[in-house]
Amino acid sequence: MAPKVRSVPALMDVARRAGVGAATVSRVINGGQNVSSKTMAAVQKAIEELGYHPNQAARSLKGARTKTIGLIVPSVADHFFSTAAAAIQEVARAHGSLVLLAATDNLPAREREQVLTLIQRRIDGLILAPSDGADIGMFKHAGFPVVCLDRPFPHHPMPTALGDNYGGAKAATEHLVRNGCRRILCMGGDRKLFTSQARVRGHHDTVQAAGLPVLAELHVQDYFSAEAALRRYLHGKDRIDAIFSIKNAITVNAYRILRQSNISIPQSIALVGYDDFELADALEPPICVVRQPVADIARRAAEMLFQALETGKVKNRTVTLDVELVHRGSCGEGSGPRKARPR
Amino acid sequence: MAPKVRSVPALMDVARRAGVGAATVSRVINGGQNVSSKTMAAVQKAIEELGYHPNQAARSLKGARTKTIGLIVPSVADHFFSTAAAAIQEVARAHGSLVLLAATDNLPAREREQVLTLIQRRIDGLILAPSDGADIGMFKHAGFPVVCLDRPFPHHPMPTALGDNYGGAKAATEHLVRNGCRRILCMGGDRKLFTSQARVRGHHDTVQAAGLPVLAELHVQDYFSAEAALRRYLHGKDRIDAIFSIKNAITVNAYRILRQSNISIPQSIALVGYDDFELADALEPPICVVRQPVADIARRAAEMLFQALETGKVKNRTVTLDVELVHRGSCGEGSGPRKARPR
DNA sequence: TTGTAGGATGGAATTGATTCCATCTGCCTG
DNA sequence: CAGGCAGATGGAATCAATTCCATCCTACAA
Repeated sequence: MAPKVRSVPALMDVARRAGVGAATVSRVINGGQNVSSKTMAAVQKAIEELGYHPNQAARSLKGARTKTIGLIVPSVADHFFSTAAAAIQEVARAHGSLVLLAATDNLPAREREQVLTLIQRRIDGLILAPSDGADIGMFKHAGFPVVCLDRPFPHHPMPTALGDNYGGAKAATEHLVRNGCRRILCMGGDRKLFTSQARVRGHHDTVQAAGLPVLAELHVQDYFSAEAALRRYLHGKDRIDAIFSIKNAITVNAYRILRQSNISIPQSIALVGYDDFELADALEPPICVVRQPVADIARRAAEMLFQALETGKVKNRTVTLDVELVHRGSCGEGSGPRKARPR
Repeated sequence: MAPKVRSVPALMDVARRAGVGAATVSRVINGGQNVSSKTMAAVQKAIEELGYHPNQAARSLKGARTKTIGLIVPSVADHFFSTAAAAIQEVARAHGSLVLLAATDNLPAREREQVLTLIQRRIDGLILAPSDGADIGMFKHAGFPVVCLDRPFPHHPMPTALGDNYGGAKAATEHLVRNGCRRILCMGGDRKLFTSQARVRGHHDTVQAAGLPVLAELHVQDYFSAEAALRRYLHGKDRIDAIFSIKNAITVNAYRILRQSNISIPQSIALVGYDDFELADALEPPICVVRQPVADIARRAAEMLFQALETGKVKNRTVTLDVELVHRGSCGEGSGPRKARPR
């Protein structure tokens, strides 16, 4: 009979080759306490020769930890979440852990499916950007801590790290008001999203506090729907003098539409967006935005998770990080208080 | 003695509660062949009541598959790789697998470290964007197939999916030449990167074939070094009439510098970049770029991997996907063949 | 009525590492 | 020189699943 092809060597193979017991090999792998230097060398030689790598599956079967955390986000390609993923991956690496990546497309069903898959993987912990329909029930037998990223978990306290959406929207709106804008249109995307809601609230409250008219926010998805919807605000009696866009893709589209319609920024309409983007400062004019410390937010989330893992205690703390209003000129800065412009 | 707190129920717990053997529970979990519907129902009830989820670690200890693939990229936050990661994650999900994410920052040492970690995880396969110093030795006892993404593995045949870098650079340069450019500066980043080299070659060959002077390519890292280095090419006897930027970040910086120096695009200097970016069409003027089908490239890589997993055969095939030159006007299109401009 | 095919089921080995516990060997101390 | 102590080591149980194999039972055909 042909000798069995052992594709991957196991600990026992190392033990036999080195002429020692399994326990000794295990000791060598794990730092080598109470192992003579001679044995140590022999075992390491055998490990080298066989090309042995301990099987993590077997390890985590016995030990408690899998050294793996999960990361569930709506979209991996999204700039916010890929930046966050990079930061989280880095923190995980520093803690000797790996990251299992999963995407939901904001679908609660997909989210649930991914959570259940990760439960089977016995991950040590999870970082989750919950969908608005997230259901606490899926964690009933999870057995690991969860930290929320960018959004709180709906209807349930949970450790969370996010940016100050309300404050950011407030700052952006105040900036517009300070520069003389009186009729500000808030353009949003999905109104079910927590971040959208918080930003809209911050905007509304500020407009109201300034005694300005509160315009219903405009919800659009793509360029074309935005263009169609925005048209009536560009001229005539409904004409606005500023746009506060609560989301990146919309800011960019608003900019395109204004340019296309030959409406000058900020002279005719001021524009401020939420979330910074690569070329915001290279546009004509450069666009003011609320910048979120994305990597910091993600790092905080990851640190909260690993802290929970190390202490065994979960603190339902919400860490809200300050955002920064970046002045670039698209709101009429530097030209003194804005005067009412002729229509 | 207090009853032991069983944090997570195991298969045996389900078996006991349902009053059946372990093997039966296993059968139920795995599709339920040869299980009476009565037993089936009882087991499922027990599973439900206990909130049981099979332990993937134990599963993959016995079975061959971990249902996990690795993805190692230089940077997770990078637009190219996060888009690729999203596509790969999606293909993996369709195959019932999860993705373990790791980053190298283009450091061979880090790359090696991540590979070894993934070997311990007994991943089924790996998708890797190898660093230029990648060492085939680290896979000696890996025991899983590897597919390269975006770059071939240095000095070793390996299944690979990437864009046609040479062809893309050729198309971009030909476009410039067609539009009358005669002195084209190629701006690059890291000259060790395979993609950079291929693009530079494509550019050089095309310039030479057109009988134009071959300018030494300019290697820069950030905005300031680019500005300093570029200055001498903007005026005087070294003056160029076109820039071919082989990398996104550099394209953007070149655009900024030209604008800042009041050099009109494309009248004074034409500009074409490699890799499309979100606002390329919103700049003044919109910028021509070579667009890579990023998601397709990644999908192909993932599909090659899963095919290897299913058939057990690894084909060392290199899949080169066509890239697309996007005309936007930054190269003087539509104004007919370019004439020599007065200096 | 009986033989048997085949579905249903459980027992027990297996997988790879960890870890408790027992044993053994030197060497130091009284 | 004896008692011990500490370090070194191996045996075997354990973790949670899968799976081979044996057994049992029932229904159907001869």
